[in-house]
Amino acid sequence: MDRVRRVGRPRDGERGEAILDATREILIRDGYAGLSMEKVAAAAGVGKPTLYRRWSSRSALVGDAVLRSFHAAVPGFEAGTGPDGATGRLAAWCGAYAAAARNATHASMVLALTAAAAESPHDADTFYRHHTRAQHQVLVDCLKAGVESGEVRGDADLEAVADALIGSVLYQLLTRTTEEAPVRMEHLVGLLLEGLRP
Amino acid sequence: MDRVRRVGRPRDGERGEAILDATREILIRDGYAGLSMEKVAAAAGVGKPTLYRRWSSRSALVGDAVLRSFHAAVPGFEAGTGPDGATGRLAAWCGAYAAAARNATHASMVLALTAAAAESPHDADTFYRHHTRAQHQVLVDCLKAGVESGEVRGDADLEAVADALIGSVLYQLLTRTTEEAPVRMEHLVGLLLEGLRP
Amino acid sequence: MDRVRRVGRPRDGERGEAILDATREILIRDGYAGLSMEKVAAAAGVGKPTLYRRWSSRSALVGDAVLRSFHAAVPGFEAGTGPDGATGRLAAWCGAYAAAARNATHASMVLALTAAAAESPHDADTFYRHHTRAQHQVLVDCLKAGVESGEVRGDADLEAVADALIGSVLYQLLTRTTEEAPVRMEHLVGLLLEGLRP
Amino acid sequence: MDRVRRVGRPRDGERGEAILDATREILIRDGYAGLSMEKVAAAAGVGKPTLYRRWSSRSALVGDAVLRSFHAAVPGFEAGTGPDGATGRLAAWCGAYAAAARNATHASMVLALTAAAAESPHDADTFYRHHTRAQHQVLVDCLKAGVESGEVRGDADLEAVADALIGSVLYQLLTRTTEEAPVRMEHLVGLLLEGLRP
DNA sequence: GAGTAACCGAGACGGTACGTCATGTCTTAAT
DNA sequence: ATTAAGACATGACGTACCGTCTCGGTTACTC
Repeated sequence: MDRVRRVGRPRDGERGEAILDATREILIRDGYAGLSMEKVAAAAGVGKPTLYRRWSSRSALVGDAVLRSFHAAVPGFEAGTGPDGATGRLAAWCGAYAAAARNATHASMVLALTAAAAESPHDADTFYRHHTRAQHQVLVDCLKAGVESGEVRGDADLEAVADALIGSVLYQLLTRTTEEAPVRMEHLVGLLLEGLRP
Repeated sequence: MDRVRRVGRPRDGERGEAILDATREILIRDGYAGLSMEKVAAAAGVGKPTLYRRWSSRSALVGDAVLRSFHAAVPGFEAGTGPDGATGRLAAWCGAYAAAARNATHASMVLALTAAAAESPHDADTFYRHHTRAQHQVLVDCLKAGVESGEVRGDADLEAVADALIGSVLYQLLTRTTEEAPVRMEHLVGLLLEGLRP
Repeated sequence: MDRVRRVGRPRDGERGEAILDATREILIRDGYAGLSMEKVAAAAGVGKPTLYRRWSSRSALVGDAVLRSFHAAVPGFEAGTGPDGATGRLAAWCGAYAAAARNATHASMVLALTAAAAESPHDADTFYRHHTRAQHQVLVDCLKAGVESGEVRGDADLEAVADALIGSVLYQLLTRTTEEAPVRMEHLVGLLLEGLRP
Repeated sequence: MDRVRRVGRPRDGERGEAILDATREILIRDGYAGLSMEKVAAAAGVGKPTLYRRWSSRSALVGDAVLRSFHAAVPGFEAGTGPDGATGRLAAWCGAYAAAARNATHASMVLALTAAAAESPHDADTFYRHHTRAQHQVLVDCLKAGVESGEVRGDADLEAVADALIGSVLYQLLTRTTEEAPVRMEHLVGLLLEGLRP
């Protein structure tokens, strides 16, 4: 049996939720630069050691808080859901993503995640392997389905397309207020699918 | 004359260079998170007030240091230089950009700039208006030349293409060590130009 | 049976000894300032609640640990043991005390007890009533015997003499490394007995 | 010239006074155990680094605060002041000292100094060499004058007498509330001078 | 030349936050 | 009921930087 002998008082799961909620709240209000472990602890009604017992650093905490809320908000397309066809599915995904980026709350989250990743390459790698890669994969899977249905040609670098789509949203978010982002993303998807036609 | 009446000792231009050099050095060694105004002052042999007299914040200093070195390194294509044709020029630009991203020094710089932008949306806006936009414009101009030469169709959203190209490099840099970035960028340019064909 | 009905697991007497031993060991190694309940619990292989169930505070634990070892080490003169005469007995006691103070282990103990007493006047009072007073009394009893044997005059304040002898050792211990303490104590005893002569 | 070239902003002398005053105030109110660097900084309206810039530890700060106020309060007998004769001078000194010990404020100070010394033997040594030794010397000088005037015999260990007098007060202070201390000290001085008679 | 005003380095200042440690209490599973 | 383990809120630790300020001193314009 691989059951671990658990001694001592077990961790209180509610603390974790309270901490993540407080983290998101502060991120929205003050941004990544304005978030300190001290503020999070105070807002969550929790001691600092409880924070450090569960997350090793500010960037790890922020990454976890942001990516968990993303997982809940953008679960990806289950097979058989969403529009049919690679074109439609990609456009839907990008539209949703771009719309989310226009939402101030989500934009704060993405900026915070970007700051955390840019500040700590080590944590960035963890984020990517555990979380971001899954989003990336949703796009690649859409495109693979497009290859099978004959919408997309088979010799294309689908990874490169996914990078371009995600990177485009990220870049717009970092540099400009992105009112026209959804329209622009639609254009981009159109262009890329044109180029991908068999 | 509208010249401003300047009294007192003028600023020493060499201090500025020493400070920017020290900033870049620390950025490469310790990253954005490991850069403090104190360290910069000590490394540049300069007092803290001299720093604050010239740059209002850490992110402003870092942005200035990074973008000045970019201006020196990637001056953009002057008319009549570089390869002919939109295809060739874009591919050359992206190849150079992707290669730069593989260089550890340049990668540090881009990460630092990204961290500064993500941390301080206000400074991010300044960076974009004063500096980044120029890079963006180089790509758009390439594409416009392509429109005139008939390589690119006239109704395309060229801004969206530029965003996708720059964003793709940025995203790869933030999430993964990017050995295959140049190849991937070449594919991406190919795809987009295919989609942009009149 | 009239045995008291004790429910639940009874206390393990060996724990107490292990805790007191660990306390003394840490006191010798790290001093009073370096002793924490956490360290004691870890060194004794005991949980913190076990400590607090038995001693109410750090100073109470330290006082108990130190004074128990003193009781074992300096049991006082039983009637009919030790040298004869007030002079000899006092000199013997003071010599032993001063010699103990030169021993690094005992010195650590006295310093720890002093720190505990100075830090917590309340515990200090407990120490005195339960323990220290007994040592004091040994000296007073010596002197009283001296009064009866005619070595010491009857109208003297014997308490004051005991205070002076004990305080002298304590003061030397607190302020200086006390190589010459035994010789000095001998002189002091001589002087006081001279002054106490009927 | 041994004048030091002082660069940078000089220290503000008033801060030091404010810190020492706050230290004494907290010592009186909360005792040594209840004094934290954080409280002192807050009470003095000063940042913590300012504390650590000037005193290396809590015990160093407390020792300095207590001993400075002692220097101000008990300057010792200048030649030609105070009562005449070793007997009178010693009795006067001891009476003043014992009376001070009955004062709650002074008692707090002595207890704090004792706790600091017992906790940190290293600082204790500094205290003794810089400050306490001077008090000790006052007594020894009284006795030396007594030798010259013929009140005290020449072969006595005067250091031992001073230790006994100071130690006696200290011990009473640590172990008991000392209402009868002045009377007791008078007796003790009497006894010792009797023993010291040529 | 003599002012004088802005510059310069050094570094003290009041703060904020860091990440760690210890406090004393509480919870859980095991004895 | 007591135990060891260990999570918990609290709060202090000593350090690093923040951005501002105050020094003594320098430098280059203006009068």
